[in-house]
Parts: sequence; C-alpha cells; structure tokens
Amino acid sequence: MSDRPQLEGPFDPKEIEGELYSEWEEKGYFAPSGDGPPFSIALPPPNVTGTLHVGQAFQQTLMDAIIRYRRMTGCDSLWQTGTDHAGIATQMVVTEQIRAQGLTPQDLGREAFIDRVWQWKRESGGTITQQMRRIGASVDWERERFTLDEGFSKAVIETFVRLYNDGLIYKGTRLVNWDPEFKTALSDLEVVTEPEQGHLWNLRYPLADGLQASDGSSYVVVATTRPETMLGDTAVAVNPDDERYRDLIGKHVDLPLAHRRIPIIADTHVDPEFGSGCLKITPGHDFDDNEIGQRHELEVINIFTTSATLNDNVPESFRGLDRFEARKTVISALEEADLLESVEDYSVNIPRGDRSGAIVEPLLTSQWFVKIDPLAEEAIRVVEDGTIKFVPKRWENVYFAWMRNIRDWCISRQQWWGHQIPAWYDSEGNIYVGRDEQDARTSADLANDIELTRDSDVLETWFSSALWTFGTLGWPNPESPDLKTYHPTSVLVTGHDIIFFWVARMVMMTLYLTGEIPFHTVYITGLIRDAEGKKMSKTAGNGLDPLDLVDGIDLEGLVKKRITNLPQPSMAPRIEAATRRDYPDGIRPFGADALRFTFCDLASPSSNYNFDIARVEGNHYFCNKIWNATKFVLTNTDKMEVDAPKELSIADRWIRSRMRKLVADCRRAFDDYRFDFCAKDIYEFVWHEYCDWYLELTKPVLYDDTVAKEFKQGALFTLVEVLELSLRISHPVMPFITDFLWRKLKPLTKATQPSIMLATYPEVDSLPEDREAEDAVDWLKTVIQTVRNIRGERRISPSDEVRVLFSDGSSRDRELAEQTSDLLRRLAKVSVIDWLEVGQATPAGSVQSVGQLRINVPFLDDAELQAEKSRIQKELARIDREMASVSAKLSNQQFVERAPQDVVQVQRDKASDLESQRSVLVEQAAELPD
RNA sequence: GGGUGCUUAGCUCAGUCCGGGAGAGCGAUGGCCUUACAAGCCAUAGGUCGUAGGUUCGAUCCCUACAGCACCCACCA
Repeated sequence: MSDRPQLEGPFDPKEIEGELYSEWEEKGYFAPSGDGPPFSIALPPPNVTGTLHVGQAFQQTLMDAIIRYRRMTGCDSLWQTGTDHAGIATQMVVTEQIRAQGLTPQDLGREAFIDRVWQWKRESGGTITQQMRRIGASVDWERERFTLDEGFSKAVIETFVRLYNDGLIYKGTRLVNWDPEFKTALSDLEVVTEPEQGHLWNLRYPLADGLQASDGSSYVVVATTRPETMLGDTAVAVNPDDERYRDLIGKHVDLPLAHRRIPIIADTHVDPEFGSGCLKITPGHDFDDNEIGQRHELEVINIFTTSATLNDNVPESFRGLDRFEARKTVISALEEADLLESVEDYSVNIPRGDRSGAIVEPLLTSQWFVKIDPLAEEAIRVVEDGTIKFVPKRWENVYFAWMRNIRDWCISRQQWWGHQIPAWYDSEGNIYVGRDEQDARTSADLANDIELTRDSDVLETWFSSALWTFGTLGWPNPESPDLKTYHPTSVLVTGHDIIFFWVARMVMMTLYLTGEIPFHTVYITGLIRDAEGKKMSKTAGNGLDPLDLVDGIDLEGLVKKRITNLPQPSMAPRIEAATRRDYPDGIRPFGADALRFTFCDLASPSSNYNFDIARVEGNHYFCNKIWNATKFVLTNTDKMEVDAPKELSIADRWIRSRMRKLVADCRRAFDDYRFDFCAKDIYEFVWHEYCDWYLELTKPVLYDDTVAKEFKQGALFTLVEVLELSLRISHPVMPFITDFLWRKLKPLTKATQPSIMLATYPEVDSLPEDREAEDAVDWLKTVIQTVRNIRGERRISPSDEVRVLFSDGSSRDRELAEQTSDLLRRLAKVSVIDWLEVGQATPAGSVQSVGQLRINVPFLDDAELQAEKSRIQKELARIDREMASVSAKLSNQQFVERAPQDVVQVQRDKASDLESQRSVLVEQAAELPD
C-alpha cells in the first residue's frame, strides 16, 4: 500500500498554487455549469491601467469565496469579469509615455492617439488579470469583457440614444467643475474638496452716485478668498433683514478695476454675521453665486479661458494672466487705489480634480447632462421596499442621503479615450442623436447631403460602468439567454467609497433600461488600512502589494518599490527608514491561501480594518497545520485499509458531531456574509478540535496493539472523513491547499471528481448530532486539563508520569472514567488511575475537582506540599469572591422572584457548586500534613 | 452645519436581529526536541468593557447626555 501518496517536507505554497490554477482554468472549472439555481456576481471592473491593490485583492477574495461556495452547493454560478477603460486614468498614462518621447497628444491627433492607447492596452493591460489569477480568483475568463469592446460599446450607445429620446439626456450651458489641467468637465464626485491654508481679503467697493453707508463710509466691504474673480462680479448682496444696509438695496456700487456699475441686491443666503455682511456675487465662477444670480437675473460674465487664464472680458491689462498671477495683480492694483481694507490668514476649502490634483474652476461651458430626478426616484424606492438590500444595512442611509439630494449628472468629458458621444451637429448647431450617423439622419429625416460633424466629447467612464451587470450579458438583445439566466445578479461586493460613483448609478440606469434591479444584495466591505490604522497610500509609503504577501519580497526590493516614483520625493528617507524598521527581513512568501484566509478573517461588519502582516503569518502557519494533519492521516492510513467502520468510539462520535456544527456554522456565515465567523470557526475547529484533541485521541487507539481492530478502523475512517470534510468546508476560503490535499486523500475517500472544485459543499445532515459523545468528551477534556494544570503548577516534567487518585464522583464520573481511561492516561501522562473508596486514607497531594469528582495527584516531596497549601489559600479567596456575588443575587428577593426560573437555577447550581468546591478545599487543607 | 461608525487584555479585533459575571490571534511568562507539525506542544498571567446618568431583579449589550478618534455629505464668502 506504499503506492499511496504521501506528503513530503513542510508546506510550500509556491510548489502547488501556480500549477493548480492553470489546471482549473484550462479545464474550464470557472465556467457556469449544472442545472441548479443561477447565481451570479459581476466583478467591479478594475481599471485596465491598474495593478491589484490590497483593497481589490480583499474584495475579490470575498467574491471568490462566495462564488466557490455557491458552485459547490450546486448553483449555476457565473462570476463575470472584465476591465474598465478608465478614461482619464488611461489617457494620463499614455500621455505620459508620449511626453517621454517629446510629443503631445495633439501632435499625434485623435485617431493616432487612440490607436496608441489600444496598443498600450494590448501590451500592458493584462497585469491586473494575471494578479487576479495569482490570488485564485475563479472568474470566467472566457467571458472577460472590456468596457470599450464592441459589444459593450453598443450597449453604451444604445443607452445614450434611448435616454436622449426619452428626454433624460440633454445638452446645456451650465456652470460645471472644470479641470484646467486636463481641460475637461468633471462630475461633482470627481472633485475632492479639502481645507488648505489661504487668505481672506476684505475689499472696498465704492458706492455709486456719492452715496454713503449707514456708518458714513463711502464704500462697502466685501470679503473674498478669491479676489481675482472680482473682475467678473455682477452684484453685491446683503441680507434683506440687515439694518445696516437696508437703505442701500437697489442702489449700486462702482466695481473697481473693471469699471462697471453693479447693483446691490438683497438675498437671504447672505449671513449678516460673516465679515461685513456684504457678499460679492460672481455668477460665472462660483456655484452659490450662480444660484443667487439666477434668482436675481444677474448677468453672468465668464472671465476665464479653459486654461484658467483671464480672457477678453476683463480690462486689457489683466488679459492673459494665469488665475494665480491675476490674484496678485488684482490685489496690488486694489492696494494702490486704497481699496484693500485688510488681509487675514484663512483656512479655505480648495476643490481639486481627483485625478489631476489641479484646482477646479467653476466654468460656464456647454455639456451633456443626465436628468437625474426621475431615475433617482425609482432607485430610492427599490431600496426602501427591500428589493435591494445593503449588507450591513446602515449603508442604505448613506445611499438615501445622496440620492435624495442628487443633482443632474454631467456626463461629457473633453477627452479622446472613451465612448464618443453619438451626437452630430449641422452647420447651424442643430443636434442629431443616433446609433450612428446614418441612424441620426434617418430618425431626423435629414438629407444625406447636409454635412454633419460628430460631437468630439466622450462619455465619462462611470456612465458605461453603470451598465456593467447587463451590458456584459447580451443587452440590448432582449432574447439574450445569459441576460435571462444571470440577471439580476445575486450580489455586488464593493467598498463604501463607490456607493455614489457606481452602485447608485447602476441601480438607476439598470432599472430604467431593463426594468430590473442590477443585483439583489449589495455587500459593502470596509476599507483596508495599515497596521496603525492609517490609509494605505503611495504618498505615505505604507502600501502593501498583495502579491508581495503571496510571493514574498526581500527588503531591498520592498524599499525600492516604496520609494520609486513618489509623489513627494522628499519623503523617501523617512519611508525607507520606516520600511527597514518594520520589515527587517522583507516579507516571506505566505502564499495565496494564507492571504485569503486573513482577508476573510478580517471581514467583520466594521468600516475599517487594520491590516497586520502578523496575521498573514499566523494564517500561513495554519495552512502548515492542515498540511501536517494531512501528513499524519496519510502516514497512519498507509498500512491499513480504510473501510466503513463497524465501531465508532466516543471520540469518533464527538468529532463528527462537532463537524456537523462546523458545517452549519459555515453555511450560515456564508449566507450572512460573515466571512470572519467562517474563518474563525474553521480555524478553531481544525486547529483546536481536530488537531489538538481528536488527533491526539486517536493515537492511543492506533498505536496500541491490544485495541480491537474495529475501533482502529473507526478511528481511521473518521480521521479521513472529517479531514476530507474540513477541506471541502475550507475550500472557498483556501482553494489551493485544500484542492492539493484533497487529491492526496482521494485513494482513501474514493472521491470521483478530479478536483475539490467539483465536489459538493458539505451538508449539515450528512453527520449526526451526538450530545452524549459531546458531553463525554467535554468531561474527558476537563479532567485531562485539570491533571495538566496540576502538573504545570508543580512543574512536573512531561516525561514523568504521575499517579492519579479519583474519589467521590457520581456514577456518571465512574462510568466515563472507565470508558476513557486509556485516553486519559495517555493524554495526561498518567501511569495509574485508582479510585479511593469512602473512608480510605487519602495520601497528601494536589487536589482539584471537576463537578463532584475529586482528582488527587499525590506529592513527591515537601516543597510540593508547601506550594499546594498556598494554592489552596488562593483558591479559597477566589471562591469567596465569586460566592459573594452569587449570594448577593440569590438573597435579592427581586431577583429570585422576577428573573426567569432557569436563570435563577443557574445561580443556585453555581452556589452549591462553589460550596462543594469550598468544602473540598477546606477538607483537603485539614488533611495536609504540616 | 448635518450624518455615520468606533472606543473591550500590552497590540489588532470578535462578542450573531434578541441583556444573565467577557473571548481569539499576536505578544508576554514558565515548562517541553512527547515518532503530523519547534511554522510545534502543554500550562500561566493580563480587562473598573471611553465617562456620567437612566431603564431593569440584573447592562459590555437597550436609552440619554458628554468626551475622544475616524469617516461621509454640505453653498458660509
């Protein structure tokens, strides 16, 4: 029987992972199959430019665990994958490359530039998909999509045309967030506003027509953080209830430098408490001012070009200045005219483009918008009525809050890389929308000889991402079988940072276009931070590459990776020092399973997780533990046949009953998205029940020739059975090691499937619950631990066997002691167990009790005796403390009368238990020689 | 300004809709190379559960207020 497989050496993930993944992929195990109920997940498509970061590895691990679990439970499971063309991000990367050759995108022209991006995509776009393979993601690669591929683009264009025809997409000239570096509009979400140190300038605006303010001055003071915009002011506003300025309402000021006369208006938006209570109004360059301007029908003056330099709407001496230059120039000009009242330091909220980092300028431009209110209404409803559920539920509030205050969505971007807007213009600027130019002409009955030019803008990336769940399944073809089978998808797994960007927009678009929800459940994961709770970032140099945790990296490699291409190169020495301190030996290769297990272990309902590499290390050891347990099973079954058992021992019955509980717990954990429970339950069971106890309990059976063959067979059978179940239970979390070991066990389990991936997930009812066995083993464990405790306290060497005397005890104690004596002797290193009969003299020894049973380990010398005396005193003190608390309760009339009877009974039992412990100790103390 | 979450052992965190003297991992301490595993085994120590009230026979858990931390949203120039 030596032809059976054995394990050699310690666990080495590198040896097994790559090979297994290739095999799974080649054999098509990731494809949907079977005729069970459909189950589907759409992978949030990572940017094609990206490399896998910790957050994605985390989320993908959870998705993979879910999909593997569902596959094993017989669902027809699809995990749809793909990458996102990531408009701005990708255009940035390729633009950089071109710059390195001394060219600009404009030098190439639109078409050549786009060709260049495609070329880049073909060459470098596969990085992230290779990394996904490395962590074991079982996505269906056969169906991999790209948001700019032909079919998906068709869905995007179709969407645009339908929404336009239904009046939900319109073109308008509006104040939008303008990124002067990329020269494109941005949506509200792409702007990040953060406080920065700035100034507040108080400017004097002279009153027109020789008027005087209530304080007698000939001017009003306005406060601003952006003095250069005064060139575009078209009013000064005061609060209508502000006594100081009541008389000035309707009058005018002479706007300095621009030499324009502008009105003083009243608007409740003005806070009289702030500054002087006068607010300058620049409707062309401030969102608030724009709204006020609309209320008062003020003129909107645009003073900036698309590069944020001053345009021809300002006096000649200012034209062409960059906005920051303009600020200085305006200030000095005002100062010269004695119109600068004061300057103070001020914390200013600065809006920046999330990609470019450039300060965003509100700018009046012509853009495409989605009319959002009608879409939002339905999207709110499906979450309110529970058709879509968020897990954890509290994220629903975040979703609602945003949805109820949503504004029209600016979807056009002045970029080249993306889905070009399917709109054409004639020479008079009329708009024609269609699936292509011909379609646009046809639907407008437009003659072919009228020349049309296509809108040069592209759609923002999230517009296409919003179609991801159905655009990948054959939509707009209503007969698409995939669409019918796998849509709506079952669950969306993502971080709370993109609830607005993506989740909300998916719900709106999917409902409108398909009449279906995109997914039934949204599982929101927390965000991974570093061990100190700080956000991982390149800038801070505390980021971890998940692949480094899988494959390992030496210190020099890690340092190099962290300090190369830093946004702030001055941080390099500090980052290097911190890295050398935290990772003196680099990172060892822990393997994908250990990393994945750690991710699952971390995935509690919390919103942030501190990622400690020590946990990965610990879980790597756990993998090793499983490896060695399997080695033990294989070694011991090598010389014996494993047949269906004729006899199961109490230990066999116990571990099977415990296994049944594990199956129930894990299934429940998966259904509740409690991956942390799943991981903890598996860890606890495999390490502390199967390995620490069950394996040890089988040794006396297997190694003792006098034990009946039937029991040996029972033990071997159970060892194999429970190990095999453990592997299947753990497979969704740790796919590699479980499949590898499961195959090694095949000759013993007679499993027919080629891979654990094709095996079924364990069923709760495949094993019986066995209270009797659980009680018996609990008893055994307690007795063994008690003896070990005595041994530990007395420093008795593990190699020395001790003699144990039992006394008192119930008939059940006697029965169990009889039944388990071999196990007890071996596991507690006991040579002889004797029962002391009533009245028999008790030798001096350490005594502890388990229930009514007294366990005595006789002393060997006087030092032990003294130690035992002091232990007894400590114990008595502890018992008194506990007794005080229990009797306080029991002497409380209220408690006894009003608490549930079983709770009261627990306290009564406890009291009597403590009492008996106490008398045992007192008695023992009395018996001990001086 | 509005909102959400968090505060439990030295560290990182569990504590399951639903109250009955708090657990894990890592770390620490002591002892062991016991034929699966020293990447291991056995044992031990360590917590007024952020603060103050309230509800209750009983509160880490429910309610209120406060403090600290983190995050999200928002138009105070």
